[in-house]
Amino acid sequence: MPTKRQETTAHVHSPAIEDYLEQIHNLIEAKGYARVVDIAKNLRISQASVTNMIQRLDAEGYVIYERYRGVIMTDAGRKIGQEIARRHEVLTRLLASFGLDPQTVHEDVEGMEHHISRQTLEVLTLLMEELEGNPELLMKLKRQLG
Amino acid sequence: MPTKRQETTAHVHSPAIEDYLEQIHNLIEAKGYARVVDIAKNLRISQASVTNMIQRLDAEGYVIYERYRGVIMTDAGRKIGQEIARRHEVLTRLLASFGLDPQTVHEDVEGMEHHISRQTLEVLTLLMEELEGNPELLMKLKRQLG
DNA sequence: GCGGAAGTTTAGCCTGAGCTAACTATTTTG
DNA sequence: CAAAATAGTTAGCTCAGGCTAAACTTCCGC
Ligand SMILES: [Mn+2]
Ligand SMILES: [Mn+2]
Ligand SMILES: [Mn+2]
Ligand SMILES: [Mn+2]
Repeated sequence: MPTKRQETTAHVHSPAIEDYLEQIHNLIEAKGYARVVDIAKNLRISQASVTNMIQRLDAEGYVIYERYRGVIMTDAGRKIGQEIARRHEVLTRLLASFGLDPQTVHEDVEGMEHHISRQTLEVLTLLMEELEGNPELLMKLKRQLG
Repeated sequence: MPTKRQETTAHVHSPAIEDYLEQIHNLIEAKGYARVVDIAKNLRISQASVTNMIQRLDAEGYVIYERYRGVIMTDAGRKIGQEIARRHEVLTRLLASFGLDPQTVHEDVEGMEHHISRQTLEVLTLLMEELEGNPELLMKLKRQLG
């Protein structure tokens, strides 16, 4: 029989760690590198706190870090960063399609993205796709939102 | 002109505080009283931690507490407890309708319930109601989940 | 190539929220 | 009604993840 697929042991990380890895991933995507000052700005925390966490992320194997130089991601780190970015995107598209205030969407998404299992992500992705492909349904619901 | 409706200053509490108030609320609903030992069991934390937090909740005006006796909720506390219980219920019904594993639903809901604005709650309530009233749509989506 | 600006790191501190161990109070039961 | 069982509290710890101030490194314009 085929070997039973190892159910990726959903090692769970703190919201803080996930936010850092998501942010580092986004910065590297967007500009090719991630600097302490930019991570700090985006997460709205002090540069000192960022340095501190980056050292932890290095020690735990999520990034490779050289003092005063940049940060790059290991495969493990990139995997998490991508995953959170994906959740962020799905949640944002779903909520934004209802016309909610972007600031509110962002706040909710920043929190919710850390508490979504793979199954729930699939459900939300499905809902998002349905609404994007079915404008009548979306309109009907938005009308009820009044 | 009518005085502008005060936009309930969404004072935000920690997930921990919200979990305690939700739990105390649920216990009082269900059995008429809330005891340290039951709160601890339901939240899976030590009794000592519960005692400690209850004292804080009293100091901050969410519950009234008498040593070795019970806890009752103030209006402020009950309001929060009810609110979280409501979010918990909506999220649970929405996710459960897709047939997700109850354990997974519970884990996701326990986290997500602390990060949902009033607007997002309205959207999710709407989605839940639509799916509950439109079994064909639900079936179609569930088939795609397969 | 030097000096100041910008960026980074270190040290030391704080708070929230958990824990265990030991003690105290209350309730139950023989 | 005494003592055992159960419930609740206190003291003292720990750890994550923030912060500021000060020191250090790098970069850039002159
Ligand atoms: Mn986030
Ligand atoms: Mn995010
Ligand atoms: Mn919760
Ligand atoms: Mn809950």
